Amino acid sequence: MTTRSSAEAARDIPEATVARLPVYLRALTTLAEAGTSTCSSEDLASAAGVNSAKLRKDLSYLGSYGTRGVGYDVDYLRYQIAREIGVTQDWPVVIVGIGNLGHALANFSGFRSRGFRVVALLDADATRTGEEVAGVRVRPFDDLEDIVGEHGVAIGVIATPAVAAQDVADRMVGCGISSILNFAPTVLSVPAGVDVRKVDLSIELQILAYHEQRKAQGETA
Amino acid sequence: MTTRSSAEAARDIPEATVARLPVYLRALTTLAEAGTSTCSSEDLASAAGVNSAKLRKDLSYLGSYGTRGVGYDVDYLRYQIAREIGVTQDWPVVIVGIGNLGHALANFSGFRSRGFRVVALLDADATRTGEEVAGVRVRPFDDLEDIVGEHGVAIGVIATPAVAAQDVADRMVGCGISSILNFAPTVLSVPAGVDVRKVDLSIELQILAYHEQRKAQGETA
DNA sequence: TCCATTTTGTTCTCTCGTTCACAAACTCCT
DNA sequence: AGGAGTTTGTGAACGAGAGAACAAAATGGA
Repeated sequence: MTTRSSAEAARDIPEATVARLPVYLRALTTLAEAGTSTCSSEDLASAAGVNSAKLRKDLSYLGSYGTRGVGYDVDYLRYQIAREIGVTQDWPVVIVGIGNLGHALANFSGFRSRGFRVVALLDADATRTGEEVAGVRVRPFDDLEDIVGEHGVAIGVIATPAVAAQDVADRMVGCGISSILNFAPTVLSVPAGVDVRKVDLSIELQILAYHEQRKAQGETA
Repeated sequence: MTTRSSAEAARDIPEATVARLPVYLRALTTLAEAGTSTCSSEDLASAAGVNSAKLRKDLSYLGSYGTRGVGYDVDYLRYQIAREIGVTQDWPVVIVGIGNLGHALANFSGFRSRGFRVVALLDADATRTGEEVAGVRVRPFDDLEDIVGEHGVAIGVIATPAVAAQDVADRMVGCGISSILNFAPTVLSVPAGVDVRKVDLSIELQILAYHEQRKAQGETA
């Protein structure tokens, strides 16, 4: 069950590598826009901010898309990574919670350009529904099930206050969403098989504060 | 140079542990607000969404703050973690780039409540300066050096478009900022000694898409 | 054609992080 | 006072990730 030998082998790519593939993809796009058609692992690695050995090892999990002595074809590699990640297809996304953050997310241009399409903005606050943000009308949260069913949404974004987040997640899971991006500062509990990724501003700041404090201590010690 | 035996020993806490301490801190705050005065590692671990053995090992890097057979005193542990992270002190922060995201960040309540204080909002766009966001006036980006010098700012937040981010980072580093939280979708290059943490919406979505695609493949295979 | 040069793909080693399992230490009940 | 029952703190085994180093494969010039 773990080994497949077909040409379309579903190799299991390490999680750390998966997290870097989008970075490589962006670096390749930048290179392509600058008119570069070929690059070495060294070039791409420095554009992505990683070690070149690590880059080559990461790419080797996808297959053997480079040419020894030459390097990588930018467009070809870009397509291969995009395909591996899944951004060659179209991913409908719902965003729940249209506060300041929800607005910022709805207006974020990186969505459309990378295979993600915001099919609905939802908010429990009835006074917000009807409002239009980034060309999409805000609808009541209770429309969630209809929208998910209609568009086949698999990815949900939670941008609500912390107290509402678990309820939203439960509803999302209940109607078939299996990947959640959570901006609310709460630990979500979801059944196995549902992926949750968390983006938490204050945690990031606190990590910086820790290191900052240590730097300061070193100076005065 | 690496070993210190004083009571105030600066143990080197693993990076993975540092990243979890803020999660524990938040879980403890929630417990305290619920009126809980004591908790076991099992309780806290489930509130934080981690394994209890990992939690105990993480806490053991800080010291021995629990009581065997009893558990941890919520308030005491909370203080110890806050002190270790450095959020018992006040951290002045500047935010550069007052677009949708900058607005959301400026309004984010988690700043103040956790020891971070937004001392300035800066934007290169002159038409935005003078505007007031979350009680702080938007000022021109060129005021950066003055503000950093005046308030002793060590942490900067970049919420500009990608093209501007590297320039902003250079200016920040130039005037003494040594920790940067970067929301722009770009790899920043900074000198050694400067910490950069990156928050990138579209990378997170792409990671989810990858796993989502694999789930779908498994079903149809 | 053959050799020097370049650059990839991969093996090996080392470090870091996670989890298990258990001794040490504390409480409570008899 | 002593033993049963909890719960922490940590040593040790295990697994994953990072980086060095090198063989394999391509190019280009003589």
